[in-house]
Amino acid sequence: MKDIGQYDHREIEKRRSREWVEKALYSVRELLQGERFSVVIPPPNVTGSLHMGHALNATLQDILCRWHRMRGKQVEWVPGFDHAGIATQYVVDRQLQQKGMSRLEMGREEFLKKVWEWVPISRSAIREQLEKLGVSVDWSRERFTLDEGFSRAVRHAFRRLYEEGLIYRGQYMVSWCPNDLTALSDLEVEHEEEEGKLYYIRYPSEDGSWHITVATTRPETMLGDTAVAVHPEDERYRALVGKRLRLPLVEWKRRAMDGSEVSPLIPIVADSRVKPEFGTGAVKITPAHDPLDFEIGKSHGLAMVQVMDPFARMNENAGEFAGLDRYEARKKVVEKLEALGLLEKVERHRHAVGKCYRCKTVLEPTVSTQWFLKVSDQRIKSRALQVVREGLVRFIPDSWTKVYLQWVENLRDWCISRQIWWGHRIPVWYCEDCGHENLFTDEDFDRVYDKLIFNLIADGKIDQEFTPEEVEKVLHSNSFVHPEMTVLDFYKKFVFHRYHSTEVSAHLLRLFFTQDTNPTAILTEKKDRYKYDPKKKTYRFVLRCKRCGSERLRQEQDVLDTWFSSALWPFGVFGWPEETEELKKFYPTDLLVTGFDIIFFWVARMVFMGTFFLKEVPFRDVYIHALIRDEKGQKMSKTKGNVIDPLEIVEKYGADALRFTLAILTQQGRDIRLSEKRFEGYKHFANKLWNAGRFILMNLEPDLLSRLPYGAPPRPEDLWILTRLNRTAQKVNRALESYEFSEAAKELYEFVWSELCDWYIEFSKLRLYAKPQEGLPPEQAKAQEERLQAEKITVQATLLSVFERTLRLLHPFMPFITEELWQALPTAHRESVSLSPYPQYNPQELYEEAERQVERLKEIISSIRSLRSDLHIEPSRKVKLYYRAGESAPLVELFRPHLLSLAKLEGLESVEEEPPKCVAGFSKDFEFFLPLEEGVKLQELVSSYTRRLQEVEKQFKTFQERLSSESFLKRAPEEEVQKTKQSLQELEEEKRKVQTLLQALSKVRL
RNA sequence: AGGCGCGUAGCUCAGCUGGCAGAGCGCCUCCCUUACAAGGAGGAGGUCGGCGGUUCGAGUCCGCCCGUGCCUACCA
Repeated sequence: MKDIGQYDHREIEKRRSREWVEKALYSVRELLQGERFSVVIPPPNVTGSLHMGHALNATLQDILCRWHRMRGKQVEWVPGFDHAGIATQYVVDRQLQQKGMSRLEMGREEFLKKVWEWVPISRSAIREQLEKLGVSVDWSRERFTLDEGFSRAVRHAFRRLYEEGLIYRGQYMVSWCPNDLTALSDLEVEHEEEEGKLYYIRYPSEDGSWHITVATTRPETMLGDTAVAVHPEDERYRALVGKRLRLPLVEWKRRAMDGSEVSPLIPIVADSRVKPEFGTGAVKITPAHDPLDFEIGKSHGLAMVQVMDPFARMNENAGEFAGLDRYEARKKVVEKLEALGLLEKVERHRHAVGKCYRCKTVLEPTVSTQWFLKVSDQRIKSRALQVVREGLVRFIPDSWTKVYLQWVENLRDWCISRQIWWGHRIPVWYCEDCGHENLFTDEDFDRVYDKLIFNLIADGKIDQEFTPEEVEKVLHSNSFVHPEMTVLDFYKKFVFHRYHSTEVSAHLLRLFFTQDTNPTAILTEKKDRYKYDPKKKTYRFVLRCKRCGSERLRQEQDVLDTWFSSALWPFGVFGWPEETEELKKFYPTDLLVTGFDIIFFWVARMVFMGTFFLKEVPFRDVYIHALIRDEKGQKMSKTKGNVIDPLEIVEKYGADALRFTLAILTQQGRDIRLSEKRFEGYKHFANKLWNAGRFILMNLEPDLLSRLPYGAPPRPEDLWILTRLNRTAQKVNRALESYEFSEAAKELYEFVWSELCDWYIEFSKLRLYAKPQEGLPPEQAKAQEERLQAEKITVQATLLSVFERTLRLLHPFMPFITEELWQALPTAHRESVSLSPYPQYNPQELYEEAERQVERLKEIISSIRSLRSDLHIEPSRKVKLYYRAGESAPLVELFRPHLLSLAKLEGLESVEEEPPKCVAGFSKDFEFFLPLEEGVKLQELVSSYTRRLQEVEKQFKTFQERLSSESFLKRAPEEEVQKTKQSLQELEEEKRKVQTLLQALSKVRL
């Protein structure tokens, strides 16, 4: 007898999550032979905290990881975080602004220090949240996209791609954010339909005798026009091609990007990309501020005149408009044109405007020098298409396959450089003397100390000029990602696997540097690597231009797009580019769970990088989960204020309820509409489970396990519940195999509540609470006592066994409560339920006869209850029941105690004829009669039966019609015809009975 | 402009290969029966968005339309 009291999710979850982390239950310590299941978490951004989407993502992965683990696989689930370049910089920048500081005044180095101060705060908040959700990740392998190992992997990747000719640098059109002051990739541009205006402007000919009218949505860009283009076959303009126009307003010198002066006399060019049907068919060309104009400008060798600065203010090329914001400039330009009579008309015009995904600022298309990854190259693209077409990478639901393929087919090169400070700095050093682009990675150096120091410099951890003490300090300080180890330990574990014996101290370093200048260091590459400055007592790590040998190198200022590093995540976390054991064991990963919004940003790019670098797909299955919306179907966002904070839900309803809710709402291919009520509902489920456990524990004898051999044979209801459990296990496993989370959760809910609790536990009370008959002779009393004891053992054992397996089945969904209950059971023999096997379908444990019997019993009980309710007999009042049964007679006898108890009967008596003054009811062949009491109202019963009769008649009619149709009899399969005939018979029988009942009732009323 | 998805009970959604329309929540009635009122028992509620087609038979397959959501796009 043990009472676990009331369900308190807070206490349980707090205690258990701490325990799991402390015991490092889910850390893979040694790599085992045999099946493995490996997953990398989509690293959350270190910008804030987790939202419901993260909670869903983590829940689904955890369900699968726990499930696979319990199915005997070695599960490696790697957690980690993303440095999120622009987003993080934006967040920290805003914080500084609130304190009245400015990033630009502060400078790069100081600003980065601030970011490094802030990031761990956000990161530990996120980690804490993940722990609260109960995720079974391997914290010992936690990674960060900007940790020492990752940064090195990024440089390595950059180098390989660069050397393969897949990365190039050049002046191209990019989308520029005037607020974040950086270029963005095409994907980071959000298109939004807006109401705009189309301005028709007259451009006079060189001699002023005629003009061409062009249409534009952005009149201010005319200041940067260097041509007007028309379609070559456009009859209206054909004769004018080659002639020149005088660009209005521009009465000042304009300079192209190469410094040359550009005339305000601009040519009319012919280009088939112009759409004659749009506007006037003549389009002004601003090669420096429009993507299509840029293309056209390139084909026609037109000059590029930039008229705006990085803040999107007009620059000196805009003459009198210089200094104005682009929108003010637009107003002024239009005013002036109008005054000059050059504005023909203005029309309303809807068009799509590109905005920054982060700050929603309208982007400015600008030409600038950027780095690109040639993803359109066949070496990347064709393989990325192939692996998905061949099913090596599988999308679930499948509909995303097409989305992916379509996008990859239309790929354009990826702008990977960002003009921000937070991120992986591009490992390129320009020679100030010969202009050579030098790429350095630690592979340029073959000694460990050189590699280490190079990486520290490249990561910005130390300056290029440093003291050995600084190096020592950095390497011996706590690692950012794993504070339990030093940076040096981190290097040994995650970066330089081969050099695990390396020791570093200022003293050893000094020795090493001195040795370096020693004449015995014969190789020139090694010689003079460190230059000592006796004044400052610093060493300088010398990089030399690979072409001219100059030491005057300047590192590239730009950093890489965050997604460049995220794309390396599935192998970077396992130590790549080192060939580690982990990499061999866990790559390719088995599964990626993510939202559809980053299929292009991330999923596709991981496929690019994985297939390029490792010649293997990064993951086999990609499960694309739903987007979480609010109850009105709106996207959740902080600005709308409709977010539901997962932490609040965990606090109020528990992580188990949160997880179960998200799982049961996860239907493939459908977004989730969430309201707080949902969580409440499934907290009730947790409570129900808890109380079932409480009941079972309270009714287990302390020495049950040792008395198991003395149990009585099982009763049909025992076999029934075992069968139902078995079928549930089968369905849940099947559902999880096909990623049907909702289906699996529903099966479990249904089993626990509607079968175990509603029926089996009720049945079990008959034996648990059985009392011996009084007044028996001593021997008989003893024999009865023994029999009842044996029955008790059996029912307790069944309760225990069924409940124990139920907990295991439910564990992946509700890890905390199942762990807590499971540990309380006398059968708990492992560290955690999560390390016990997952119940599987067992064909031996299928008792179909018992299953049929109990299902029939339930029908009978329900029909009696229904009649009672119609007659308004209070649930607690016991009544006497007469019955007449055909085939069901033996069943009724077999389950007499069950009927008495669950239908609240004080007597159950078989009769031949309907007793007088009774109301009748039936369930198939089982007819029963309840004695009429004074004051019973029959009205509801009559209407209930009438409704039933109508239904039956309707159904009867359709079946009758179907069977009288010759074509049905001829064409429908024989089986179907038989089924219909049988149903018709049953309906006829039911109809007759209901009619009789109604007749009887009408007499009663008389 | 193209592409994808969704319209089933008051709400949120199941309904796989066509064969008697389901669940949860909400609602109504009765009950604090010793696991659980975070509960129990019973019940009401549906022209499956519309039209047409295929079929013996359509919520399910096909076409068109209406409504709605999203993604992609270099329409100045």
